[in-house]
Amino acid sequence: MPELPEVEVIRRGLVRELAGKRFTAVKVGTLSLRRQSTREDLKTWTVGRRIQSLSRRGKYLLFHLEGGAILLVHLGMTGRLLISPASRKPQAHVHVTFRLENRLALHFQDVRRFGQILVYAPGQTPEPLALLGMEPLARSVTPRLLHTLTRGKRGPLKNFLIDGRVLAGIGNIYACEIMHAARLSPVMPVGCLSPSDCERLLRETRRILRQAIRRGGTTVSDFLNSRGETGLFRLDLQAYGREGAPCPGCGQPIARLTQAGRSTFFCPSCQRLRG
DNA sequence: CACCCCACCTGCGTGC
DNA sequence: TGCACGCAGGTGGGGT
Repeated sequence: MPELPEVEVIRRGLVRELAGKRFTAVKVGTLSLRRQSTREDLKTWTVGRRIQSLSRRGKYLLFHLEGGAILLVHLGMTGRLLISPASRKPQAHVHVTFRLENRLALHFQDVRRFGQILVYAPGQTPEPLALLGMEPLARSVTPRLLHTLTRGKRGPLKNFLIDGRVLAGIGNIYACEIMHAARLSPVMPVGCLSPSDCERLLRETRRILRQAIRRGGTTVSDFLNSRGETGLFRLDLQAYGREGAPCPGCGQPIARLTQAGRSTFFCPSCQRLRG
């Protein structure tokens, strides 16, 4: 569920409420996540430390703690980070709960348990970040650079967009929306993109990601921000999840196909394969 | 190395 | 009402 915009929305919510606060306790459940530091490590590197800042890398969220330790969180498909008063009774599927000053609690809730919670001692570099690609919103990413990266590749555009080793943070929903906005076919071999295609692709990528952040993310079924609120970008979706519904651009029905094992929604009329 | 497929999980909607 | 099946925003490991 959570792609770059959702993680960024969560990050901003957490900054507002948790920056400068100190962890006072951590409670770890019995079921483990896809990757998870031990209870002891979580306790050692969080309890007693203040949250100095929060950053995001792709779909990963980083809590930068006093003394240099890092708490790294990935939400997988159904993960949530929810802030509540510490007195609130625990909800189902909460696997880790951090207590903070001011009687606050931060809950990691994840039905499918594809999420990750990892801590790193000061000076350690989180290894999940090592292979991550560029931030699509970074100024250093230019149409020319994107064009260079596509040269010699034979895979389809869709696979390229969701490959986190190239651009970090774009998942299935936003890949569909970006390709629709850029009027590019999901099956187009990415090596065939022209420089102007790449310029349009990057422009639409940024516009859509920024718009989704402004709208508080996309809630299809599970996503909630740190206050438990849904995201409104679902109302702006032009292609994703709209199989059979009219394309907002041309009125032709949105089609669906499977790429890299997941559904792609697109308009066969607006997103034609061109030479 | 680049791809594809599946595994990892739970829940929900659909069709029989 | 019940059950089987397919599908869901994620990554990563193993095989070809």
